[in-house]
This record gives sequence, structure tokens and C-alpha cells, in this order.
Amino acid sequence: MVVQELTDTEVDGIFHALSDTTRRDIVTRVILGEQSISALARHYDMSFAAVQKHVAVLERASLVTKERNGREQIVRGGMTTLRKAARLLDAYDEIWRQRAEALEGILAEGTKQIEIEADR
Amino acid sequence: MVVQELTDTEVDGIFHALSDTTRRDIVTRVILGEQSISALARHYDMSFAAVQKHVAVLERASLVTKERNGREQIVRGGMTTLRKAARLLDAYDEIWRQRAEALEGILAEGTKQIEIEADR
DNA sequence: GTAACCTACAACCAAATGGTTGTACAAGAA
DNA sequence: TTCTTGTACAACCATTTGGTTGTAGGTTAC
Repeated sequence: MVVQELTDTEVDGIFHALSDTTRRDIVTRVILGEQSISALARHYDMSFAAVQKHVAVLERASLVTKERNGREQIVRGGMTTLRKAARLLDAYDEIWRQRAEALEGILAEGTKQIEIEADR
Repeated sequence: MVVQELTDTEVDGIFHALSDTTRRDIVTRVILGEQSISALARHYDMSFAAVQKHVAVLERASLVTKERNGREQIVRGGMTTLRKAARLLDAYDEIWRQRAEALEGILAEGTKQIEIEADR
């Protein structure tokens, strides 16, 4: 499925980035208000370096951006990417509904036998 | 963030399951029409066992269900879980919009200085 | 019956993941 | 200047991941 100018690899990265509770929590915090990495790190029971790595994963997926401000690195939310992921999942729902409608149509016809992509 | 009767571990599993191109493709195929595992396997350049493992990952995340029919194992889409994931991502967008509105309100006030969860 | 097919599962492997500690360096504060 | 803070990055480690092959058992077809 091709949706919204995102490559498969990019989508892989987005969902991988979101597959960790700590990283999702970081996303929540930065969209509520940008934070320095060390400010973020104080919230978690792990080393600064570990949090730094989590932020790097999110940054690679364009879910957050970093911007240096003096000695601090400010992390902000990359909402467009998050929205793209949301719309991607909506697309599955869309396919599902279309298929449901198609099936209703077939049942309404009653006579024709249509094999839907059986492929076996 | 707590959303929709899903534990952190479950959400981890859902996003992890979706972080692989082959697995997303399997989801697409089964919501278009349920398929046996071997029928799915023919589409990919990897062993049957590898596809079996991918299906197992999706099943653990409740993104698909399996039902035996004779010697075949029929894979179907678990759309409710997919919808929950979509709504979860929508929730981030919701937070983002609320925050944007709050910031507008602050700017409109003009006089007060409000520190939003700076935490440093 | 035998043969072919579909599935399950174990064992194995290389690579990636998620954490750690340690070192180094720049920017602010005292 | 010196001290502290914030960051970057390398090295290391245990575990997980994503693939393989091989073996075994249950169905269906002939």
C-alpha cells in the first residue's frame, strides 16, 4: 500500500519509533511543550545516554526535531509525521469499509458468485 | 498517556507489529480477503516459516486472527485493534491542537507570563 | 494405502535493539 | 579560573529480531 509520500522504510521507522513506551511518552511530553534532553531524562529511570538514544530514534523517524540553544538541545514534536502515521492507519479502515460495502453489494445481488481475491 | 483500554505492552506490540513492511502488507491482504498462511507466503521472497513468524507477530498484537479450516489456517484481519491504534495516534493530534489553542489564548492575553511545563 | 500439501515448532545464525559505563568537550555559573 | 551542566559518542553487553533449515504431524487427493 502506498500512502502519502512516505517510503516503506520511513513508515517502518515511524512505527518502530512508536513501539516503545518510553519513546511514546517522550513524544507526549515534547508536544505538550518542548524540552531539553536532560529535562526529559530526569523523568525516566534510565541513564541520560539511553534517553539520548531514544530521542535519536524519534529524530530519525522525523517524529521530533532537535535545535541547539546554547548548551541545551531543545526537542520539539514533529507533528506532520505523526499525522501521516495516523492517516496511514485510517487508510486501512477505509479499505475495510470499502470491502464491507462490496460484500453487501454481492449479497444484495444474490445470484452472482464473486470470488474476492481468494488467491489459493 | 492512557487511551482506550490498551496497556502499554499491548500498544508496544501493535506498533512493533506494524513496523515491518511485510507485516503491513500481510495486514492489507487479509483485510481485503482472508487467506491461508501458505497463500500469503507465495507472495513473499522468503520461506514459509518466516511468513508464519510474521503472522504470529501480528496475531500476538491482535491485528489478525487465525482459524483452522481443515488443514488450512485462515488468517483474518482484526480491525478493532487497528482502529484503536489509529485513534491512539489521533489522540496525539488532539493534544497538539489543544496546546495550540492554549498558546493562542496566552498570546491574546499578552500581559501574563505563563511557563508551560518547562520543568528545567 | 501412498503422495502431496499445510502447518507447527525447534535449532541455529547474523544483525539490530536497548541498555550500560566511560571519555571528551563546549557553555554557563560562581 | 574553576566547577557544574548538557551534550556527543564510543565501547561493551544481553536480549530480541528476522531470517534460515530441518523434522514432524495432520489433511486432502489420488
